[in-house]
Amino acid sequence: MSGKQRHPEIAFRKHDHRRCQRQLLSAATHLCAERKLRLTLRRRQVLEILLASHQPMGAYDILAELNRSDDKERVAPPIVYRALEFLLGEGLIHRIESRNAFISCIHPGHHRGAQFLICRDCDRVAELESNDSGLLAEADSLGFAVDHSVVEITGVCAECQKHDR
Amino acid sequence: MSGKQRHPEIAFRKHDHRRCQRQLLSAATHLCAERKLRLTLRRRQVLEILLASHQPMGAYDILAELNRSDDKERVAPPIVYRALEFLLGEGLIHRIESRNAFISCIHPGHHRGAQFLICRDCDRVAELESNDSGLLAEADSLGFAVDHSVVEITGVCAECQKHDR
DNA sequence: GGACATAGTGTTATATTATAACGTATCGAT
DNA sequence: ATCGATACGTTATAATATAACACTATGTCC
Ligand SMILES: [Zn+2]
Ligand SMILES: [Zn+2]
Ligand SMILES: [Zn+2]
Ligand SMILES: [Zn+2]
Repeated sequence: MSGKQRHPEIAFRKHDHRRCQRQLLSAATHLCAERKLRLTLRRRQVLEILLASHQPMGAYDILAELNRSDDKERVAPPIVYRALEFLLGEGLIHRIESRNAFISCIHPGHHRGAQFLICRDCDRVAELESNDSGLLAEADSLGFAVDHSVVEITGVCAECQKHDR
Repeated sequence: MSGKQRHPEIAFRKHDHRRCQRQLLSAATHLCAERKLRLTLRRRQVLEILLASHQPMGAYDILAELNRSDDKERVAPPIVYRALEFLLGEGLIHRIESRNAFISCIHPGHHRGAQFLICRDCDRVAELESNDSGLLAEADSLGFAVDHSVVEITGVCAECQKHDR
């Protein structure tokens, strides 16, 4: 894994995405090797489709992409959902609940506590890593044992604010 | 609206829910009157179904409840979704994105910034009112104009922790 | 009161998202 | 090679949500 720090707003900025993509796929490969998990053809294909952009994609968009190739091979929904389940479980992708969509994680393996800023104009999504400590403390004070947290902030990104009226 | 302060963990505690229900329906009625909005039959029915408990319900659960009565009247999905849309818009209910479900708001009219603790054992949901200030500040520092925030924490509530193994 | 505009409802059909169930293939270990 | 476990392929269907359009109630102007 390279030492390059990935800034949260990466999805909102121009960057060398080819490189970004390569790094993330390589990180996923190493992570699976370390954990003795199989990054099989379908899992890798789905991950690569998501890594092609920082956009969230619906399961059926991914399916369409898988089936786009001229080859005769046609794949059905369960294939995609199973691959997504695996990738989610290993922290390689995230699910955007408010969009029924999936997005590649920019900090693969960091399971906990991602937060998302979702632009409703351009649909880009920034993945943050704040620590929510206030909220988690409140949950704790109610004796609530936290498993998983979903934080999705919808709004308009800086760039879209310039363009819009 | 009565002066009684509604504690966030209300859904996790025994309380006089009959009273709770009456207060919330009355608050909704007044709020609609003030805003010159019509709390029509369907809207009120859907709200009442949600107010019957502090549980989140799926749109089709609500539909089934509407159609449960012995009467011949059968209602179709769009009726429910339209009522839900209205109630969401006025801040009388919330949508739990991670469950595709809807729940009555315990602070009707307070549009902004609800957070939810969702017990995966008993499915009860506590509505908090933390202020997320850290996260919102971070969004702001990225020039992101926040519209709406979804915060849903899944875990196990205090009571279910006792019962579970 | 009647004519009109608007908002809400009823109904049918269909789109979109997700999973159940079950048989087959592949992998890794003995 | 055999075996158990994991992943894949396939069919069917469940669960969630919306499009489209006709009809009805409500309020407003005259
Ligand atoms: Zn990139
Ligand atoms: Zn944008
Ligand atoms: Zn109550
Ligand atoms: Zn519980």
